[in-house]
Amino acid sequence: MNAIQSGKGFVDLFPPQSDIFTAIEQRARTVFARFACKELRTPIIEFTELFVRGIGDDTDVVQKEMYTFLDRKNRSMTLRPEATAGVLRACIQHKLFHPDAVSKFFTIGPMFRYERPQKGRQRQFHQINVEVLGSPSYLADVDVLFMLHAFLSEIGLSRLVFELNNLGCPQCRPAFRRTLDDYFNQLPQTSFCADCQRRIRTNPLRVLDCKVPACREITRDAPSIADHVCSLCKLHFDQVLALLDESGLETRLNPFLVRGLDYYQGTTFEVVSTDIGAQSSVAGGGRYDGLVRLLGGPDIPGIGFACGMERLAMLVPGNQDPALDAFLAVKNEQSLSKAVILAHTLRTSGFCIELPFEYRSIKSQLRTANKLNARTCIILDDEPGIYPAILCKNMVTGEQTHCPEDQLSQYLLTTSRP
RNA sequence: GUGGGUGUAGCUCAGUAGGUAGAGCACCUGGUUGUGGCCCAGGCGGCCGCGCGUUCAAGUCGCGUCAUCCACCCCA
Repeated sequence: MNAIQSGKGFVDLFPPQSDIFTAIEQRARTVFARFACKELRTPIIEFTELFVRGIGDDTDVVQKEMYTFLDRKNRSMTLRPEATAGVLRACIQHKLFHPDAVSKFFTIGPMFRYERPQKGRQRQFHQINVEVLGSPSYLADVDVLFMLHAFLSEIGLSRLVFELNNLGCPQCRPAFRRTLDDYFNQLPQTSFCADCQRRIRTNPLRVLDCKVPACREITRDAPSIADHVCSLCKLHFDQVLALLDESGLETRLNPFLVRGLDYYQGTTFEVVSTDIGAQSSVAGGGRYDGLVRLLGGPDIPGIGFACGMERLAMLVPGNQDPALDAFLAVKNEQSLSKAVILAHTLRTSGFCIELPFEYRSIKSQLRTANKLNARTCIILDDEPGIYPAILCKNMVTGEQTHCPEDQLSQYLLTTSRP
């Protein structure tokens, strides 16, 4: 029989990597709680239509990256490629919007995109998502950025760059798009790199982001989006920038910051790192004021972000295995069953205990205790005539003392805990 | 979807002009140490990704295939 492997781009998480993920999730929950942001858990499978409508029919995600299949009743279902659409669907379906209040939700879980794997990119990956619904105010933009910043700081990441851009609204963006088209089309096609000749048609904003020197030369004088947004958009964004500046949160304007999901507008942002390869963005998000309505809900504005857990995990330092309170060793095979019961008792009292299931030499058991970083080794010796039968060895100092069974908890508390 | 790199013990990798395989770490056992950590000795463990071809003979050459990594694209 040949063994079955996991699918391409689907990875198994082992310790200590899995511990890092758990730690990141815990931090997220505590930080978001301070912002009165509540956790939401939505299905990972939704009707395909939800994503087509939400993300945009002609985006790369919808066009070529979705895990879509027919269920047993021939309905088109899709493994979620992002979280926002599902969260909004849930809010609309259950009428979670309060007319005059702001709702804040976060979700943590797996997302799926059919892409070629590379560093920082898998087919199943995990995101922490925040959605703030109900306020058009620039204060919401700033507060969301604060939330993201607080979370990233909490997990120990400080050397990150916050990039901001203003994408404009449905009123002013088309005009800029036309201006940009006109600018590019007046230039000879051959002056662009091969990729950009294609981008001009598919996604002109991306041309501005091209790294090829020749293209950079051209785009230096290209129209900037900042000069083409309407006065309302400009005011909103300026207020965001002013408040961020006042708060001391450092940001960098990136007029070339483009997001690949259609629903973004107005304030958009990305957090990038130079330490994790080509897929450098660890978090991204922005405002999506028309989206709730587009999905069949009331006309409610929203703003949110997503963090890629795998990319965060590459940046946070791994922490050590938590030490064992005690390893339970036995001097003869007969004591093994007594050891299991004693271990259970001690664990019930809250201690972390490990013990062998097969008998081995005491030397071997102590080696294991040492390897597991046990603070204490409790040695059971039930040999008739020997009393007392329990020995506690401090694995740091090497000291060894007899200890009556009913005083073990006390011993572990006073001696073993740092 | 398009490039390029890599596939030899659980892990990281060596492997010389083609002659059926090695190291370090890990694991197990033993010695020394009051019973662990250091050190020493031994042991377990390899259809050399898979298939076909060239050859008396292939881990080593050729073709194909699969997997994986990195990059493009795109995004978290």
